Amino acid sequence: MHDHSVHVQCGDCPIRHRAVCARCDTDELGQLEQIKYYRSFQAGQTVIWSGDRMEFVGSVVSGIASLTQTMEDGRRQMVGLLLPSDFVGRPGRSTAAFDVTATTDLVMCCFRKKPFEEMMATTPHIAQRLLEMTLDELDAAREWMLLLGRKTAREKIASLISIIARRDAALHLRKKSGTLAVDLPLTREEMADYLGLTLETVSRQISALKKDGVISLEGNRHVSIPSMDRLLEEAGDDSDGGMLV
Amino acid sequence: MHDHSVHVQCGDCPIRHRAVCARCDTDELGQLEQIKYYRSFQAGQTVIWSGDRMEFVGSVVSGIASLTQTMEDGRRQMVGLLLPSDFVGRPGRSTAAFDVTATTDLVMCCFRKKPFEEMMATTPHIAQRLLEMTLDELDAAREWMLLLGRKTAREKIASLISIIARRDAALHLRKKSGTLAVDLPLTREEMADYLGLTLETVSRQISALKKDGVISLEGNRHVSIPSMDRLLEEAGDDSDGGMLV
DNA sequence: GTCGCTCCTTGATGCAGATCAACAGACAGG
DNA sequence: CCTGTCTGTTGATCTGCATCAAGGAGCGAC
Repeated sequence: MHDHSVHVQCGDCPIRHRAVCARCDTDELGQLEQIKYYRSFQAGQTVIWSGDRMEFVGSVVSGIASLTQTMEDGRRQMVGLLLPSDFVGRPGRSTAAFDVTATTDLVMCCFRKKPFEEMMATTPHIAQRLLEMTLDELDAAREWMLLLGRKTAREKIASLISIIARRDAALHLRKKSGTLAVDLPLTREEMADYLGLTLETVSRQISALKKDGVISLEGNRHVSIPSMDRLLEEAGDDSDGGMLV
Repeated sequence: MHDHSVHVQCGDCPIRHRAVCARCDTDELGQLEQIKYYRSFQAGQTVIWSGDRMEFVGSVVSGIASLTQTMEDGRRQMVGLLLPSDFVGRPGRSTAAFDVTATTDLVMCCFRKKPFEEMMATTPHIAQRLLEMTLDELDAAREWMLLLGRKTAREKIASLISIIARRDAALHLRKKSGTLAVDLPLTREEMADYLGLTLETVSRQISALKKDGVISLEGNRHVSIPSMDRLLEEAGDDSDGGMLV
């Protein structure tokens, strides 16, 4: 029914691909078929889109990418974490440059700018979805700011694990009974960049949480969470989720 | 030509009111005139919009409002700073609640949700402007995250002053020759909440910058900046501005 | 096997900024 | 006038995390 160049990626997505997916939004995208294309990037590659190459919006189909800001002296802060279904790219602004560091193999589908602007006009509900997604990102950024500005190292680690667990659960759409487990898709250093810490502190705090029974580790990356409530408590999140503009 | 309820606010704005201003965007908004209304809030008032009261998008006409997130134990982090021309409100989401703490008298113009959604369909270029504005906010949030995660106290203060100076300059659209001056619209405590510091540290670092001749103070709030370049250097910002999704 | 590499952990020490505390100026109300 | 409140400054001390440093586990190349 659909002729995806990368069929696997969209094959089994229920909600997953939020941006503009030929599978999820056949009708709207039918007319855009000719300008859609896919690109893939290798793990560890740093992708710089700038100038005229910014003239599209892309959506992550598989893999993970992170956005980081770097200061002249090398201090780095991750400011965006892109999982499948997230989108990148900035319509209408070609001057900006940004880095996407793929930490695993990354596949994106892209839409070039000009037709995208037309799309805004012709299919307003897609425009509205894009706006909502952007507002979602803004929500996430604001929670992230609370984390960076006010949380302790231990709370930061607990928060990160719970964030990943939540997105993971949403992605797979199944809640495992009892304890749930997560594979951290980040190295300790990437976690540090995410959290505004050093990698040593990340390592220490993970060890501490393990020692206190909040989490347990198999290997370096695989985390089991006996009690999500306990973890959220450690994260300092108040239970009622919402806030935002 | 236009019948504003609060005419003063839009009277002298060239770009100022970015969201949807009857002065700036006569044509598009002509058809929305009937659903536009104004609200004002007093200084110090905390405004909570939730439930059905979220069913609009508002835009700050005058005054300043800040968005803060608070943890159970009272730790607070400012996550949004709303100056004139900024907009608030989240179309299509009525569950979220948020606080707007007005630090000066605040006037907003609002658009209710339903007509707003129609607007997305009928006037796509306004929809696109909203998307761009949201992306601008996301940009700002990401710079803010770098500040919170990686900058020193001194750099944070210098950054804040330069941010306010920049927005101020953009608002008034005139560059004063030589040294430029800014009135800080925030108390030391609000600055601390903005920067993820304590108010004592804010005070100390401002004193230090003053002692080192980076800024000079008249009163507590009025700051003169002899050299913007020097200030930016202190802020740790690399000169090429851009980055972002 | 050894080498080299990346990723991770743990220990020892130092410092930036938090915390606790005192005080001063501005201003309003009595 | 005094008194209370709010805002801001500055000092003394404490501490959470950074920094510096060493070493271990996993793994591919040879």
